[in-house]
Amino acid sequence: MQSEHVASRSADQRDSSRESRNGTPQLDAVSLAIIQQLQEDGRRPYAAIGKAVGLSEAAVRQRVQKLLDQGVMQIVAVTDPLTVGFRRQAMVGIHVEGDVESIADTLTDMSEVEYVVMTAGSFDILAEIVCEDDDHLLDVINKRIRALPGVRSTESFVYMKLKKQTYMWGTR
Amino acid sequence: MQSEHVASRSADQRDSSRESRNGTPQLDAVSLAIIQQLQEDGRRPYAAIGKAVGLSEAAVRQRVQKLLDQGVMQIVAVTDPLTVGFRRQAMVGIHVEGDVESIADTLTDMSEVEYVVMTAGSFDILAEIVCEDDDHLLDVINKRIRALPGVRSTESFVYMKLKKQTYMWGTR
DNA sequence: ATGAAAGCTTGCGGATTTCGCAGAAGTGGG
DNA sequence: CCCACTTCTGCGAAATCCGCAAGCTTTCAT
Repeated sequence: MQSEHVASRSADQRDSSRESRNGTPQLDAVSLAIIQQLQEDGRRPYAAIGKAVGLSEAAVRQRVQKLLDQGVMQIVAVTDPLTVGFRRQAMVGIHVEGDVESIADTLTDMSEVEYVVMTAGSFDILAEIVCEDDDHLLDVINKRIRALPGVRSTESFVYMKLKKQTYMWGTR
Repeated sequence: MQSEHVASRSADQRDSSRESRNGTPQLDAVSLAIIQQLQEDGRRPYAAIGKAVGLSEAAVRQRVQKLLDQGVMQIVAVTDPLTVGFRRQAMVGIHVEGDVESIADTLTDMSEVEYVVMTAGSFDILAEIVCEDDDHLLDVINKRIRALPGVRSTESFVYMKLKKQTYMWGTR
């Protein structure tokens, strides 16, 4: 065998999950490296990941499981919605009066809403909508979003062409 | 490359990948079901998928490989950027004069740009930026995007809180 | 009709991976 | 020091992955 990287590994980067103040787990360098590996290929074997990050297969397995359990990451198939039958997408900018977060929560519960973010720009909320056709999209925007109490106005940006969609955070 | 291919397509049910007019492969119900399985768990074994969609393990394996090769889907780990050290994100709306698509292509080549879409709204392009800190974000927006010839003006929406991020198209 | 091309199935081994568990090692508190 | 806790490692057993081959059916073109 080889002992190429027998680190004494003192406690500076050993902590794989400490709770930070806002509840999101703090990730050490090794977990980040694992995530990076899985961002390149979500099915990469644990042994290969272990070799890349300097850990045993079992250790990688435990870390990955924990990251999944904690909700830090998820390993999923992603596609261009257009190729799977969703022909209409739009980003909707929303002006809210009153409690922004409760509106955001309501949007989150809608299955057609793929993405919700509260922003500091001229919109209070940006929400991405994925629908099957124009009627569906129109229905969601006009009947369900604009009808919410607290929604002052909306502006829609219908998608014409998706140019890029990456999941390589940390890979650069 | 192709001559006049006046096909009288009769059976479009069984065909797992025919080229449609815009080059995107056409997916049948079985491939959609496979994608759906992998959207729930990107590491689900082929045999389990086969049982769920009514195909043999080998057939699922072939289909998945083809879907990956074709770029229809990718199996990756996705995270909340905030938990992996990217503290500043923003959506940038861009007004373009001239060739919109070439601007979009340029944005696509930037590593900080996570998402690029051409829209039919008041913005010509929406681009999502992922940065490590404020300086980085400012630099990308002001020095690199607004400096592009053809970019008339931009409007930024800095993310305050990500509320939802799903990859479950077809799962509903 | 005949043949080529795709796609699926079944079956098969061997290589690889996953999985659970026991033990070792490092950490922190009392 | 000792104990509780966590993490890592090593190791068998089970499951999965992977390539391949033969046979079948459907579709499409000659």
